[in-house]
Amino acid sequence: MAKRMRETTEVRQKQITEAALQVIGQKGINGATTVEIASAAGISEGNLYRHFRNKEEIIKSVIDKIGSDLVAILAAVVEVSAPLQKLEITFKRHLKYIEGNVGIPRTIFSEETIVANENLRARVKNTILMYFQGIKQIVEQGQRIGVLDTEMDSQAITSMFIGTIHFAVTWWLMNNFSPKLTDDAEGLWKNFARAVTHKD
Amino acid sequence: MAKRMRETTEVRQKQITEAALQVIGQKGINGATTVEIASAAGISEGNLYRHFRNKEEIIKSVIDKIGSDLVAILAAVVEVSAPLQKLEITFKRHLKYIEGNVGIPRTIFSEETIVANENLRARVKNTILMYFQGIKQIVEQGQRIGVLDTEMDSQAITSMFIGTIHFAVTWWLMNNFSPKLTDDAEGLWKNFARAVTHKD
DNA sequence: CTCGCTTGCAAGTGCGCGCTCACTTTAGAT
DNA sequence: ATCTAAAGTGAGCGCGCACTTGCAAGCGAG
Repeated sequence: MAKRMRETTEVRQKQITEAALQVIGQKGINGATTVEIASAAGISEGNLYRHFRNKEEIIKSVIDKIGSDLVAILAAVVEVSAPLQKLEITFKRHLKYIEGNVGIPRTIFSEETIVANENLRARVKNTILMYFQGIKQIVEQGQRIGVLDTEMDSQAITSMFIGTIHFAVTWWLMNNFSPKLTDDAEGLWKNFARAVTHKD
Repeated sequence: MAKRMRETTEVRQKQITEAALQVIGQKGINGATTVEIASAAGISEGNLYRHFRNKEEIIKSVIDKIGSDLVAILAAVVEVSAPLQKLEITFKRHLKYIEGNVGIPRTIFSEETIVANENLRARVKNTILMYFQGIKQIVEQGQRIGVLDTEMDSQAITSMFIGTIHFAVTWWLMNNFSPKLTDDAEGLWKNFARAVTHKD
């Protein structure tokens, strides 16, 4: 055994959360057993329970991390003035972010997490809703200045935005991460932009 | 115990497949244990294994049932001449079909099924691909006669078609089936249609 | 230095899962 | 009526899981 390195709970929680996200990315939510997570975090299984009350708390922590990452993605474009460019940057950054963290879609869209556990589902729902509304605001801004089609429902455009990403990711996951997600980003974006920009 | 009703393997396989789909709809793939499936099918757990070699075969059977249902949905519109109307009917029927069979999205888009098991993933992938290409053909037909935007990639339009449905379903699942999925169908379709029809 | 609190670990414990097995019941063929 | 193959059963097995426990060791406060 390597030398014991004593760390504070705060540090360990962060390590465990990141380890969990990584394991979920590799093996799915089911594959993310407490043994696997502990091993990925470089600590013993028992030690997990010093820093988290149970596995559910670990998953909650993962969801919260994802939420704050998404907030950061949205926040990064507030300075950009053109709404369409905001959307483009967000679109591509979202795909890039997911490509680097496969665990994210596997957590957020895991039926298992969602169906089985009321608390986790509520958390995921809030995270998605928050992101959805962030996008929707940009869309409405775009409609106000006449760049985006004003005859379309902002809700519908937002659904299409996320839906397009969502399905692209799903397909990418199902094809063992090939081709690269970001390789498709440009084409996907161009087509989406054409679909929702003003037509008259 | 109720009276023992002896049935042929063929009948039982069908019953078990439908029971499995129903249980998955209620409790997710993880909740669909052999005990639950057997109970929903009204037979003993041991008897499951008279008709299927193992649980994986049951899930395979479920996937195949979904595949043939989707084929039926696509086949139902071959007689319709207008491509846009074909898409509209398929769109609405797809949502209606899912609303009546929650187990379908939970099977098809279950990360667990997909990640963990190579065979199942291949099967699901083929099913989605088959459906995708069915839609894509209609889209290309629509582009050929100039109803759908010819400057957009048919692949992208198809992705948007399925992505829109996919996300709507995901959101509906996360909100405990409210509001009714088919209530949104009209609005979703109208916006999608505006997005992809010809603009010049 | 040593006390006390927290971090760390290895070896459990109990439980639910997929699956098996020894045996019984059923129904059609002879 | 009798025989046989298949359908049906429920007890139970082994395994992997989340989680616990008893004890060792690090570290700051006095």
